[in-house]
Amino acid sequence: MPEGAAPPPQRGDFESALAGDAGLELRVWLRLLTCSTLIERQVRRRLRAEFDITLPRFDLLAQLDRAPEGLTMGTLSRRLMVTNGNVTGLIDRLVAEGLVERQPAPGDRRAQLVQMTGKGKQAFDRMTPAHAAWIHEMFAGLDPAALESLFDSLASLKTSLAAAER
Amino acid sequence: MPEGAAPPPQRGDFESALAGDAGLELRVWLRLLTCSTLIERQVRRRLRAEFDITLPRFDLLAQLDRAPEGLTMGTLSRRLMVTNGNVTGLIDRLVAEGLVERQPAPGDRRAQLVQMTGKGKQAFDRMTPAHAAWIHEMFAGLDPAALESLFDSLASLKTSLAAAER
DNA sequence: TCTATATATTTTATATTTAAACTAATCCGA
DNA sequence: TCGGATTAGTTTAAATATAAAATATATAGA
Repeated sequence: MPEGAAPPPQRGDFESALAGDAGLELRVWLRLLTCSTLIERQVRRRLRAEFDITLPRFDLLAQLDRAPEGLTMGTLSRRLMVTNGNVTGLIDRLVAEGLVERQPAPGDRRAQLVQMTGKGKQAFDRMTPAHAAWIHEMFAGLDPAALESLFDSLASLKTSLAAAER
Repeated sequence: MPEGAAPPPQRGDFESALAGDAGLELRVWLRLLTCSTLIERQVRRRLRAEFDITLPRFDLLAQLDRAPEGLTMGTLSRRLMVTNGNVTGLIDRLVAEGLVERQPAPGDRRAQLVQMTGKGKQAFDRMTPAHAAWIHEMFAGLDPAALESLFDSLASLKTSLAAAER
């Protein structure tokens, strides 16, 4: 190996291969995606290791936890920002596990109301403090001002994205 | 319906069901996830509509575009932050489409070098200006200062996340 | 009322994704 | 040089996800 030096350790990341002159917007997007993926990956891993549950199921329970009166399939689909068909499958599995139940929605025979069961609520309540602690740990490097600033920047971005959807 | 008023239009979003007293860190995370999902969804939709390609395939081509000498499966896996098995399947399909090719990596008989084919490069070069324009459009509501600020905040977050990985 | 259109959900087919087990090749220390 | 540990990649099974078509119900207007 005439070059001599060992190859540098490989960073793993969407930005890694991006040349310096790329548009700032693109770089922001890739950095955002990197952060999002890193957090998801941690949370997914720990949910599995400590509670033997998947991230999509946890996310679904989290939505139901905030709506004791139940949510329709369509509302779940919008809140989770996934397709209807995706929610159908997810709910099927959660029903099979006994964590969730379906009922006919009053006043609309097309719709279903989904609620957590007692077992589901109990399971979720065990997870949520751990989940909050993980997030806290991952954000530990940001002081309150930086956190606020990020919160506000993301609000602007969210607005911009909503506008771009037409 | 004694209550009278029609239900408000339903926002679709991870934050929607979150009570006001939740930790700021959690709120930042959910907002970040919302932004990330919204951008991904747009890009996915438009890649399919205009170029008949999926987002994961585009992402993979984007990595290869920056490495004309080729990348190994493992490097691709790290850059895209997905599992090895995921990359295997993705590359299998891209090879079948003729957009990418595998070669033995010099000096290591375990490894494969993956490169774009001429056809792949040609296809990618048609997509990339459109892709950049979509991102530009989605970020149009942020002025340069806000963009810089977001870029810096995300750098801090990325650092914090890396530290939390141990 | 009839009918066209819209809404809520499921179904289908296919693609993506993870986690874990497995194979093969490399590396490294005694 | 041997043998264990590591690394590169594939395979497998199951879950997740999309997009598009299909079904059932609701709503609105002529």
